[in-house]
Amino acid sequence: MPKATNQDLKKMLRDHELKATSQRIALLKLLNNTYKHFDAEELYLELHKRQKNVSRATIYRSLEALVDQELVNKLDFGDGRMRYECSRGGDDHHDHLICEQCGKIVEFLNIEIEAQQLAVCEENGFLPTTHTMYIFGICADCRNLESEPEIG
Amino acid sequence: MPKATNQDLKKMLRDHELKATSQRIALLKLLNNTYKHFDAEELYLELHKRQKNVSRATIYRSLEALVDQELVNKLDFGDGRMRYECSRGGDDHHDHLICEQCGKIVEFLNIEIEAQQLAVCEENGFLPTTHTMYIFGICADCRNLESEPEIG
DNA sequence: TGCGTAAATGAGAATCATTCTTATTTTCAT
DNA sequence: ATGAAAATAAGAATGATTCTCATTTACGCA
Ligand SMILES: [Mn+2]
Ligand SMILES: [Mn+2]
Ligand SMILES: [Zn+2]
Ligand SMILES: [Zn+2]
Repeated sequence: MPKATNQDLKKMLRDHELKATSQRIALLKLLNNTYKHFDAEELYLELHKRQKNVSRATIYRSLEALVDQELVNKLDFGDGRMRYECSRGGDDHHDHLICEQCGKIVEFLNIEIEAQQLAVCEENGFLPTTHTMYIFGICADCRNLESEPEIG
Repeated sequence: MPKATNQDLKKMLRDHELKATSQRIALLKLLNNTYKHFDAEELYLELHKRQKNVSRATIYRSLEALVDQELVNKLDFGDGRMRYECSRGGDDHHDHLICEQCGKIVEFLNIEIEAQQLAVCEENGFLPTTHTMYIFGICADCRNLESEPEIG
C-alpha cells in the first residue's frame, strides 16, 4: 500500500465533491497512513502539532463530510467519544474486538455472522442499512500478562 | 407475567444489596412493567409525573446501580443517549433491530451468530465479556407505508 | 494570472447527556 | 425509637460535539 501523495488525496477529495483544503488533506492523510482508530481529539492534537492552523470545529466538520462520502468510518465503542478509521474501498466492512484493558482493537469479518444478520432481517421484514457489532473483553496479550507468574 | 408488587420489588432490590428507596422501587417498577427501551430523560419525566420527589441525578445513580446488579440492561443505539430495559433473568440476552424511521425496536436472538462470536474470540485468543450488536434499517411497517399508493 | 463568490475555517459560545458536589433526608440494623 | 451510613435533591460542572459569525480560502472563469 504505497502512501497516498498530496495529489492523490486532493483528487480523492475532489472526486467526492469536497474542496481540497489543506486541513482536509492533512486529516485524510493522517487517517490513510495508519490502521489506527482515532478519536476527534487525537486527530486535533496530531494535526495541530504539525500545522498550527486547525481548529476542533474543522476536525468535526471535515470528519462529518468524509464519513458522508464514505471515505472514513465512524465507530461508537460506547465510551462517550466516536472513533474514526480510514475506509479502504467498498469491500472493507469489518467488525471489532475491543480489549477493555489495553484498548487494543482487533478487526474481523465473519461471513456466517454477516449472512445470519441478513437472515434475521429477512425474517422480520426489516430492510437493513447498517449494523454495528463490538465484542468487548480481554485480548490475548493482556491475558498472557495476567497469567504471568508473580515471581520468576 | 404477573406485575411485580412493591414488596416483590423491595425484595428484588434488597437481594442485590440495594437499599429499597421509594425512588428505586418506582424506577424498577416502571422498567419491569413494560418491554420498552427508555432513555434517562423519559424515565425522569415519567417518574416525576407520579412522584414529585425524584431528581435526574437519582435516576442516573439508580440506573447505574441496577445495571451493575444486572437487573437492567444499558443499551447504546448510537444517538447520544443511553437506553435502559428491564433484564428478565439470566437467559434473556438478545440483540436489536432499530428502525431509523419510526424508532421501533425489534428484539432477536440468533444462536448461530452467538456461536460464531465465540468462535471469533477463540480464534483471536480473546476472552469476551460482553458484546453489542445493533442492526439499523427500516422496519416492516415503515416499508409498507412507503410502498402505499400515493392516491387511493 | 488575477477576481469574485460561494464555501470553509477559527475561535469560542452554546448544547446536551451525564456526572459531581454538598447540604439534607431516608433507610434499616440495633 | 435511634443513629450511623447511605441515598437524595438541586443545581453546578464536565466533556464531547455542534453552532455562530466574522474572516479567510478555494477555484471556476475572465
Ligand atoms: Mn476497524
Ligand atoms: Mn431489548
Ligand atoms: Zn489488551
Ligand atoms: Zn419503522
